[in-house]
Parts: sequence; structure tokens; C-alpha cells
Amino acid sequence: MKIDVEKFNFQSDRILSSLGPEDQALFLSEATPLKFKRGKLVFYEEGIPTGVFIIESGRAKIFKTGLDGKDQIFYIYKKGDLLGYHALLCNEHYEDSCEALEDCQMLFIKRSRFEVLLKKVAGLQTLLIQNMSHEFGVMVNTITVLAQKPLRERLALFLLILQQKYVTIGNIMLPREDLANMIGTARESLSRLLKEFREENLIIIENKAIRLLNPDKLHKIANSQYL
Amino acid sequence: MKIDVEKFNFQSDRILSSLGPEDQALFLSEATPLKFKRGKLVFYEEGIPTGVFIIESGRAKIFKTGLDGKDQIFYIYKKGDLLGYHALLCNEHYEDSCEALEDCQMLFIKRSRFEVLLKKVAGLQTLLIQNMSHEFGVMVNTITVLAQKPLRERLALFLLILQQKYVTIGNIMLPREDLANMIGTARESLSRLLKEFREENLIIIENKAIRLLNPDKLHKIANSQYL
DNA sequence: GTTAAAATGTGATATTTATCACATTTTAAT
DNA sequence: ATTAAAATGTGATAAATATCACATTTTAAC
Repeated sequence: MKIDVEKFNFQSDRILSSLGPEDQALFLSEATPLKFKRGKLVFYEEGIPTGVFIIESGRAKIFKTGLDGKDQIFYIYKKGDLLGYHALLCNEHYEDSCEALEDCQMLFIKRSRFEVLLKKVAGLQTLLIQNMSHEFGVMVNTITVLAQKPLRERLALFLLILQQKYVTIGNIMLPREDLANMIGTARESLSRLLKEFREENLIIIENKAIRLLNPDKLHKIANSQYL
Repeated sequence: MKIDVEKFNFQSDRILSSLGPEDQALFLSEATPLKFKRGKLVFYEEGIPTGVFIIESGRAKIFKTGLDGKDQIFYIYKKGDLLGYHALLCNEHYEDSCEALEDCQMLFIKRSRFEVLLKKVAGLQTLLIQNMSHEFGVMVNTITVLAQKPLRERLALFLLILQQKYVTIGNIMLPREDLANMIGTARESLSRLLKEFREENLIIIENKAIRLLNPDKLHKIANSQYL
């Protein structure tokens, strides 16, 4: 497995951006704006899907809570991404939860209207199929990394992934607990390793925000290539 | 997270079994039989998809090979399952590989014919959407288990999952290396834990095959409920 | 049936990471 | 501005698992 950060990107913004202008307009005509303050749940595990969401601004994490109350974060959605549609499309309850990582502006399309759109918008089903097929590959990569790579390599990889989520800010603004829950470790272990990365001049920490100083070296670490 | 074995089942047999008889006949009219001997690759990582497969008999694993050559097994497909379609549907190369775990009889539908079927068979796109949506939930559960649960709980859970894959035989026939690669551990660690499970009368081992003696207790262990 | 290769089990040791406890810093509420 | 709560960092220790080496068993090839 050769690590490629792009292979960890759901590319959920492509569903909407791949529609033609008329179809996009039709799609958005069904949307109502919603605001989610930081920490607010968008949907939750075992909840019944009521519709789908599109992020206009901000970021949201999807996660699952283990029996001991520890979260596992799978993905961070960002501007342009469509989300909340998996459980809706298979008529099941949500297996995951979604929470705003910061104040978010979203659009909401209620379930019945979305189901109408599925029939009316010709290529929408195809786009969903393409997107979810691609997501499968992302999940496969994520599982391999989490199951097999040591902590140091996982941190290097996820920092690179997060750099792309926060590219417009330049700094990774994820709280420590969240980052620990993403890479599958305890927050103390994460702190120790971030300190090591700082000492090796791989990252710099400015008021808790993380900035990458040496993406190439992090990429090598993610690929198990230690110099 | 409450562990439910059913939430780790892709249910890929439902795609075909949910078609009406005429659509099924149309679908199968495009299929040619193929045999895969044990150990033979069905498709492989980075390979270009040439079509989709349906398992008529036998089992096949999908896996990804890490940089150090260690495999990570995600799923075991069985009779009735449709497979090999993810990469095809998003027009990408395979992110995973598939290998026959035992001699398999499969049906193969070449890519161009499958794409015709997608247009001709009315509900097929909907079924694929439903199935892949459901798979997303399975992947979410798998990631949480692999990232957060200790080895003992993972083994308990995967034994229960595997019992269902091998229900027609009654014994789990997966080689040790494969089971270790599925639950994310070294084969030595697996051996030690299987010995413990044997000593606790949770399983019995007959000529390398594993039979579960106490599924209820295993279920409790999988749910972090130790007595 | 025999032999070599592969798979698996076991013992010992090393490494990684978790956990616990507490100190320090940052943030939120007032 | 102050104070309490939450988040984070650090030290020490425990636990889990990997790794290495080798023995034993099973399987495959001839």
C-alpha cells in the first residue's frame, strides 16, 4: 500500500458540482438554510434520517461512540460536501453521528424532496453510485491504516489529510481529543507524539493550532520510510 | 456502540435476490461461468475492473496489502454475493484485491454488459445505491472495532461474524494467518488467544477448524461485558 | 509413502501504547 | 476581570501486543 492522501478523500462535493446548472438549480430550490453552532449534532447514531445536508461553510465530523464512551472519528466534511444520505438511501437508522466542529452554515433538503430529486434529476443516481463506490475505496484505505500502522505513521498521515481540510486557514484547528479520536489513540499519547514532531521540526504549534513545516518528511513517515 | 453481528454484513446477495424474476433472468443472461481455484486472485489492487462477479459457490476474501507485505482482510464474500463492482462504478482502479479462499464457482459479467444492464434494468441502480449505503454503515462499524477494541474483543466478534459465513459447514475454516489479518494482529498473538478461548471452553478446535461452543459468551466479550 | 515446505504453536523478550495521577494552560461563564 | 471548568501536557507505571527464534504439526509435491 502506497499512501496517497487523495485516496482518503470522499470527494462528496463532487455530487453537487457534477450536476449541470439547471439540475443544480433544481436541487438547490429544495434546500433550506440551517445553522449549526460548534458542538451541535447534525444527526446522531440510531437516529432516523430526515433529509440530507450540504455544507456551505464550516466543517463537521462523523464519528461513532464506543461502549466506553470514546468516539471514533472517520471523516471530516467541509464546504461543498453532501452528507447524511447513507442511512436515508438504504432506509436504515444512522450508524454514525455528525457534529459541527465549528459554526456551520448548511443547506437541508428534507427526505421526501430528496427522494423526488432522485427520480427527477437524471444523473443524480449515477453520481451517488460513483461517489459511494469511491468512498468504499477510501474506507478500505482507512481500515488498513488504522489496523496496521503504528501510531507515528498514522499521525503523520492524518496530519497531511487534515492539512487539506484546513488549507484555507493554513493551520489545523482540530482539538486534541478529536485528533486522538481520529487516529485511534489516547490524548496523552497524542500529546507526546506531537511534542516529538515539534522537536523534529516537522510541525509547529501556534496557540494549539498545528502547522506542518515538512510535509515531504511527514509523507515519508506515513509511507513507513524512516530516514 | 452495541455490537450486532448483522451490522457487519454487506448483504451483497440482496442486489440480485431483490430483482424480479424477469430482471434476474436478464441479468444472468449476460453472465458466463468462471472457476477460481483456492488462492487464485479474482481481482487485484490497482487492477482495472473488467466486470463484476457473482459467487455461486465458495468464499472469497477482499484485502489490502500493507507496505510491509501484511494483508488486511476486510470482508469475506459468500454464495449469492455480487462483488468487484465498486471500482467499476466509479471508473477507478481497484483499491483492494480479491482472492478465492477455497475453490469457487462464479459468474462473470463483463463491464460493458453490466453498464448496459444498469440502464436496462430499472431498479438496479436503486439496489446498488441501497447496498452501498448499507455497506458504509458496515465500514463505519468495522473501523470503530479495529481502532478501539482490544484484541480479545475483536477476536470474539470476528468469530461470531465468521460463524455466519461458514454456517453451512458448521466450522470456521479460515487459515490462522487470514484470521490474524482480519482482526488486525500477529499470527502468534492469535494463536495464544485461541488457546485461551479453548481453555475457557468458548471454542473447540478440530483439525485447525474452529467451532464455537458458547456464542452467547463470545457476544458478551465482543460487547466488552466480561463476567 | 516420503520428504520438503508451509503453517502453526510456544517461549522469551522488546516495544508500543494505555492508564492513572496530577500539574499547567486555555477557555467559557459570570 | 475573575473564577471555575475544561483541555492539554507531563511523569510514572502497567498492560497489551509485536517480534524473534525455534519446535512441532500439517500439507503439498513427487
